[in-house]
Amino acid sequence: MASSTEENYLKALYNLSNGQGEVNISDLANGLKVSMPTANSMVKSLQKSDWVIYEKYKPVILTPKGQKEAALIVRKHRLTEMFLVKKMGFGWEEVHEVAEQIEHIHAPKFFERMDEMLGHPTIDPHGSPIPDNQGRMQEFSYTPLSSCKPNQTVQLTALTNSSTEFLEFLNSRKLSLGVHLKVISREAYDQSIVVSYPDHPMETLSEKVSERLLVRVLE
Amino acid sequence: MASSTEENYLKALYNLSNGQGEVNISDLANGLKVSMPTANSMVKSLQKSDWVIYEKYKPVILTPKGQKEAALIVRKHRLTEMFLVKKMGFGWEEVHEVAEQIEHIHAPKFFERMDEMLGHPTIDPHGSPIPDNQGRMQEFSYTPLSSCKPNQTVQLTALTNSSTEFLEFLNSRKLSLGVHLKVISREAYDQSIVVSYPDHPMETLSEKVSERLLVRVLE
DNA sequence: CAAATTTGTTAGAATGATCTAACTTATTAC
DNA sequence: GTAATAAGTTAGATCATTCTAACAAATTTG
Ligand SMILES: [Mn+2]
Ligand SMILES: [Mn+2]
Ligand SMILES: [Mn+2]
Ligand SMILES: [Mn+2]
Repeated sequence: MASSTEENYLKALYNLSNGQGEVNISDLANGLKVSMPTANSMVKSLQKSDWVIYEKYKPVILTPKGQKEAALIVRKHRLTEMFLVKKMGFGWEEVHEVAEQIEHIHAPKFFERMDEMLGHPTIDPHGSPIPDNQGRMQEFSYTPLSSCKPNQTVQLTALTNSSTEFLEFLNSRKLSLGVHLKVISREAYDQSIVVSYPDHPMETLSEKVSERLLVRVLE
Repeated sequence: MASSTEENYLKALYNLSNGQGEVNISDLANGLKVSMPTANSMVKSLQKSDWVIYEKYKPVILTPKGQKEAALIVRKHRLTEMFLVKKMGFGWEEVHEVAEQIEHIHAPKFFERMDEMLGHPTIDPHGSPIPDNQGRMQEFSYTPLSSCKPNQTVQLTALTNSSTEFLEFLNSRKLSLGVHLKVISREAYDQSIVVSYPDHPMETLSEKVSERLLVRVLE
């Protein structure tokens, strides 16, 4: 069984795996805020349990076994976040740190009950998909608000960044998932975008913000 | 801040501290299922953080600081057990192992919300008192059923043992906290006791069982 | 009380997770 | 296509937690 530390490495590898499914040691070290030798030695030990494929000087690749293990931890993380928001009155900006700990609890029934009480949710409070209990995660293809055009109406559906600071910024503008936004205009100079939504007839969002907002185009 | 391992030692010391508040190394080692040298070396390191007072060949004593730290972990453990039973549909025999893990989560709001949602409970699902958020625990003085006399009517209020096996035994006899029991008779030979309660007009309980059942005498 | 038993300690080792310093391989820039 | 830079590895150390083997102190027993 994976230790909490190993679980955090598997999750980081899972989240950092892009199209190729490959992760550089330096990205892994960076993501987990450990030194490269630490990441290097842990990768070697993950290989002994067949969670990754690894050759000197090559990027790390999760095996199917490693992917499933990681997806099930992500599942526990996201179910926990949803539970904290929907059942325990947490704000979406308060849940990540707690979920980072609770994801390591070994108690299948605990997470099964969360799942049932939540009605088998498919997304977490930040719009990220929740893998199913077999570790399969559906991929959504949302559009960043930054690439939307004036006059489009869109619905805010997910975020590419869920840092506390960003979530608190969104709170301050009353932006939450599900909100319908109308794109009013874009400023060519700095790529800022002006949107309108209930109670906010004219809100200017910087490119930094709008590229982190994922939307579904309604019309 | 105490590691999970240190927290488990503090909790064990707290639970093993009897009237004198002293704990032998061998009892500690036994309780935690570690070797005596392991317990010995951990006690030395707990001393460095002022959680215990310790001198060679003397029993260990928790300092007030150590007592408070331990009581707050016990609080998290028992609040968790209550939450699992009252809010998540767990049986009282299923909660201890999960609580043993969740008690180490560092997230004050998580436990504050449990406490609020439960209406600030004072006992856990097994009748043990929940320390308050300052680490103060009230002592109840209940009577073991084994020392009750025929014709007494009592209410089952707590247990001195909460092992899964014992709890499953109680489930099989439909014995739960709050049940009113009438003592019918006692067998002098083996100290077994016959009680009657709703739907169970005649139930014989061994001494081993009756000394683990704590009751409040009603009349 | 002396012997036997129980309890507690020390020494030495192992494992997991981490670091810094020094070195090597791979990639990028001119 | 070298030279400079970035990325990756090795070596060696530390800290936490645990163990077994060997020894020492305290307690119990005849
Ligand atoms: Mn999260
Ligand atoms: Mn984590
Ligand atoms: Mn318990
Ligand atoms: Mn525990």
